Formats: sequence, structure tokens, C-alpha cells
Amino acid sequence: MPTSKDVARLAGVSQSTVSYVMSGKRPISEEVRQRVQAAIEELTYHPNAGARALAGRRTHVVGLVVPFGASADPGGLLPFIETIASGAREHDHDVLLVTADEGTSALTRLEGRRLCDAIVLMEVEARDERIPVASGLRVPVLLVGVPEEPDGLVCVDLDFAAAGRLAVEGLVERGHRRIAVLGYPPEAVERDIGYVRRFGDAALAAASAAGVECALVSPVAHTAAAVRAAVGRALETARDGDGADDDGLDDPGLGLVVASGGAVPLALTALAERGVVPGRDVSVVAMLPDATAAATSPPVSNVSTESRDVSRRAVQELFRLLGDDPPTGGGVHLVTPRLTHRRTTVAGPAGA
Amino acid sequence: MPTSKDVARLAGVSQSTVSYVMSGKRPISEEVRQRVQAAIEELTYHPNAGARALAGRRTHVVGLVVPFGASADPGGLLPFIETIASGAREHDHDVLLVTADEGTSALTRLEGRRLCDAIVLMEVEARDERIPVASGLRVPVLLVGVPEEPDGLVCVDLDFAAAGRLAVEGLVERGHRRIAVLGYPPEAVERDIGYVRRFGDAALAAASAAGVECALVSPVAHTAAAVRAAVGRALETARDGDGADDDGLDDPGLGLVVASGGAVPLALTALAERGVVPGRDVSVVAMLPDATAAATSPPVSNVSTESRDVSRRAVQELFRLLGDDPPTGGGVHLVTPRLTHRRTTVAGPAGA
DNA sequence: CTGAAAGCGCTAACAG
DNA sequence: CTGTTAGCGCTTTCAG
Repeated sequence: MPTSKDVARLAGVSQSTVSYVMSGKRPISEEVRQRVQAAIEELTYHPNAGARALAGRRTHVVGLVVPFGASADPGGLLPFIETIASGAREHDHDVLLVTADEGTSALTRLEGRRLCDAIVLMEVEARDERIPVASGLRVPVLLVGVPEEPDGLVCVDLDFAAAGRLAVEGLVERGHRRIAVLGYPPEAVERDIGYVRRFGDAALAAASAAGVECALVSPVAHTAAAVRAAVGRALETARDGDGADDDGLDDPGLGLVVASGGAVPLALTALAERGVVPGRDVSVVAMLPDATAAATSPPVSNVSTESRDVSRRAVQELFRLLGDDPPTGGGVHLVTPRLTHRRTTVAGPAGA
Repeated sequence: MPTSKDVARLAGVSQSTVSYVMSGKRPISEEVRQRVQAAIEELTYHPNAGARALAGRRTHVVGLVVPFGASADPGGLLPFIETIASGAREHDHDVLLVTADEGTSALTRLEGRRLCDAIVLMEVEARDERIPVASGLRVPVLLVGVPEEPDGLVCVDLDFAAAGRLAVEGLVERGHRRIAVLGYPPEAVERDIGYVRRFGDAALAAASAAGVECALVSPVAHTAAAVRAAVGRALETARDGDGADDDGLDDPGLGLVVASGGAVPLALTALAERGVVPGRDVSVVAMLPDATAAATSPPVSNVSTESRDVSRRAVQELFRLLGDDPPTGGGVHLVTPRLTHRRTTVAGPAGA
């Protein structure tokens, strides 16, 4: 296995020149650069990462702390990881994957052992015990998710308020006058106070702004029974004050927002059991990644969780943190979701 | 940031003693060990990974090459990655994540830069261009998936033949006399010749052993149209030779095996469109991870792809490769899947 | 059972 | 524009 010394010898230059050719940190004459490049190719030289990290005090690795274990994830995680990994490679960095179940010690280990130059912390909760630790580290940390106390850290997340608004407005546009929001499971309600509240509040606000009724059914556990009950309650609520079943020809029925992606299959099943057909009798809009939404049966209208966009943004901010200019600590970056109507929304009032 | 030198000074010993205390590669008197440990705690010392790798020629990192980009994965990837990551941590290793789109150069980079001590290559295809490269590396490589030419490498995979058999036998047990297998999408048929063939052949063999008819409908693209057509063909086939619709009270109808997890929602939709109810008119058994199967509507009976078991096995074999005893190159390790009946299989002939 | 010392392969001042 | 040199922090012989 060749070292930079071998390259230097073969090219007839000094070892440092080889280093500078690779890093571009110093002007090199075209002639020398050519010779060195040729030697590198010929020997298929690769710089030893450990040595490089030791001498240069940069590992060219970013640590990624992923929320495994707890993950009953409806599909957004993988694209996220993929995007971070490819993004890192584009900047000549690698990704070290650490699972969140290591807790706060993952952070001190990554920092203490000099395993990486920066850390991305995924699925940050509202009051996340890792935040205070993270903000005390010397390596920059990027949060995915917005905690209550960002503590000067940079955060990137989906704009959940916009998502709640979008879902409700989309249903109102299709003529729904009664809306119900199936909320998050109890665990999430306790853990993720941040986005849970932001989504719900924005949904309610949008409804009231549009002058339509909106019931928030929450929490809803991810069990068949709980979702069935919640769907029942939502449908009952909608029927109240409406008098009869089917008298208004223009009434598109209930507009149902499913805030937690994981509940979608259960909700669809619950509706089917009652003989209620989404896209005809009611509309269903769920919070889901596009790919997952398109793969349910029937494909469910969705407010995209855009993990791809969020992670692209995360990569961008990450390498700003690693860049030359001091990026002025802190800052919250929100990515706006999109609403896509699929088979579960009714056509709407104005013909369409 | 303290170094092992600082620890040594504080403990009143030499640097090498600190090293030996940490590695246990040399007997240390209890007294000295205590002092050193105390110093380590006090300074919250962490060994510098780069320096350790450089001097010790072990990185304590395993490279994981994941099949992103192409992945329309029905859920098995994440648990796999998670299991590898936790398993590695249990052996005091970290995981460096690399995406497969880097191709064969990912391997040479991991090896050349000394980024890891071993490599796990996921979703290996039958004739995978990375195999010859992998088998030429100095770092041990573990394949997940069985290529045609393992080239002396260790492979771990699900036993797809057993899976095909299991699916068919499960349906036969429930009284089905006519079975159809919805095969893999064209891409997979061309790419993954290995397990595609193994699954199909075993299914057909099991059917013929049981004396029941079995039609293999393949390839089936993952589009609504293609799956709809395939389901139609499967149902027609079953109706032939049966004469009428519903005369045999004991005839549990068609037994449908969906070999490719990604087609499941489409297949369920296609059945629903025809008014055919799984679990009553036909049975459906799909090849899916348990979690995914439980989350479809209705929950579909499945032959588990057991990515968790496969990855546990992979970790086990991986650290055998990294262990002290030379593990005698090569070897194929197959993990046996399980069949779980959910709501999409009929009750069966004998009451049940 | 413990210490001293020689690198591992690279980068980054210093010198020209 | 290029070469020389001193480490980065650890492991591991080689001596006790």
C-alpha cells in the first residue's frame, strides 16, 4: 500500500508537495502537478484517513445520529439518510452512522474520539436531553427538528404549521365545511410537543379563518381499536348539526386530516369497515412522504413530509457550518411542504 | 482535550501502560489499573480515533454499503442498518455508511484510505460487478445476498427457496387447490436472477409436490395497470377447470402469492376493484417484513423477509471475520423465513 | 509486571 | 513556487 512518500519519490518531489497538490492549499506549477497526478494514478494512491485526521485535525467525516429503535417510521428516514450521505460525498466527506439509543454519550464519544468534524442530530424532540450536551461541543451540531430551546444551534425542519394549514385549506377548497384532525399517538404527544402543537394549532387556525368547523381528535394511539374509535368520533361529529345523511347534494362530507402517517392504513381500514369511501363520501388528507402516500391503497392525498427537501437543506447548512466563514451561530430553517391530491379527496364543489 | 499522555502523567505511569490498560493486551497490576482508570474518568479521556487507527492499524469501523437510489424498498432496509449499527457498537466498532451509487470505487476508497476494517455489501445481485473487486481487497467483505460467483466471500441471505415453499405450503394447508404467484418486476428479473429464480422454482416445486396447480405470472411491473392485469390473469386461470363461480362450498378459491413486497398495495387495490375480498374469496400471502405486512389494509399474511434476523446473522459472521481465528474463507449462510397468517388468508377447510 | 522510544502517514509551519 | 522538518496521539517492540 503506497504512501505519499512513495508518490513523492516517484514524482521526484517532496512529500509536502504531494500533500499540497491534493489539497490545493498552495500554488503548484502545472508541470509538477502533472507529474504528481501521474504518480498518484500509477500507484493508485489513497491518503490514509487516520493519518490525515491526525495531522490535519479534520476527519472529513460527519456523524449522523439516527432515531432507530423507536422508529415506527412511515418512510421518511431512508431518503433522509441517503440524501445526507450523498451530499456529504459531494463535499468529499463520509458519514458515520450512530443510533440514537446511545443517547447523549454518542455525542461525547464522537467529539472525544475525534470521529467526525460535525454532527447531524435527527428527530430532535421539543425538550431533548441531547441539546444541552450538543451545544457544549466543540464540533458544530445541526439539528433536524426544532426544540424549544435551540440553545444557539442551527435547526432545519419541515414547516409543520404550514402543513397543518395546507391540509385544512386543501379540504376547504374542495368544499368541506366540517373537518376533523386525527392527531398524534400519545407517545408523540408527550415527546414531540414541538411539531405536534404547531401542526394542530395551525390546522385549527386555518379552519377558523375559513369559517369551517374543525375537531381535533387527539391523542390517537396507533392501534386498530383506537383509530377505529377516533374515526367513529370524527364521523359522528361531522354528522351533528347536519341533520340528515345525504340531503345536501353539494355536501362533500367530512374532511379528515390524518396528522400521523403511521395511522393512515388503520384509518383507511376503519373507514372501509363502515362502508365509507374516501374520495366519494369523505376526503382524507394525510401527512406522509409522497412515495408512501402513493403506495397506500387507495393512494391517499398527502401533505408531503419532504424528507428529501429537508435533508438537502440540512446538508447545505451543514457545510456552511464547516465552511470558512463563521456562520453566525443559531438559526431555524423551515422547509415548506406541498399538498398533493390523490384518490382520497372528493372532486370539489365547482365541478372541477 | 486530554491525551493519553495526560492520563499517564496524572496516574503516574507511562503512556504505554495507559494503552495497555485500555486494550487489555498485557497484564496490569490491579493497583495501577485503578489509578489509570481513575485518571481516565477524571479527565474524561477519549482515545483519538485517527491516532489509534494510524498506530494500531485497526480503525474499529466497519463500512456499510447500502443500496440507495434504486431502493423502492418495502421496509426491510432500515431495520437492517439499525441492527448492523447496534451490533457493531456492541463490538466497540462504528459504522461508516456509503451509498451503492458510488459503485465499485466505494470499495477501493474504503480500503485505500483505510477507512474501515471490514465491509458489508448489501443487496448483492446475482452477477454483481462489485464481487470481483471485493474479493480482491485486503479487508474482509461480507455479502448480504448470494451472487452466482461468491468468489470465496462470505454470504448471508434469506432462504428464498424456503420462502417460496412456505408460501405455497401455507396456502395448500388452507385448502387452496389453485395457486398463482405474482412474480417480480422486470428490473428485478434481470438484475437479481439469484433469488428471483430460487423463489419461483421452489414455489412451483412445492405446488407440484402437493399436487396443486400453480401459475407463475411474471414479470409484473410495479404499476397499477400491470398488477391489475396480472391479478386478472391469475383469477382467470383459477376459474378455468372450476366450471362455475361458487358451487363448491369447500373451494377456498385462488391462493395468491405476491413475491415482490412492493406490489402488495397495488394487488390489494386490484382485487378490491373486482370486488374480490382477500380472506374470504381468495387468500393472499406476500413476501414482506412483518411490520410492513401488519401495516397494510387489511393486514396481509406474509412470509417474513426477516431483515432483522438476516442482519443479526450478518453481524455475527462479520465479527467472526474480524476475530482472531482465521474463519476459513467463504460460506453461504441462509436464514429461514416464517409464515404468518393475517387477515388475508381464508380460514381453511377443516374448520380451523 | 512496567518504561522508553520508535514510528504509523500525513499536514503545516518554517525556510528558502 | 518548492523542500525540510517537526509533530499530530497512539501502539508496540525492545529492554528491563
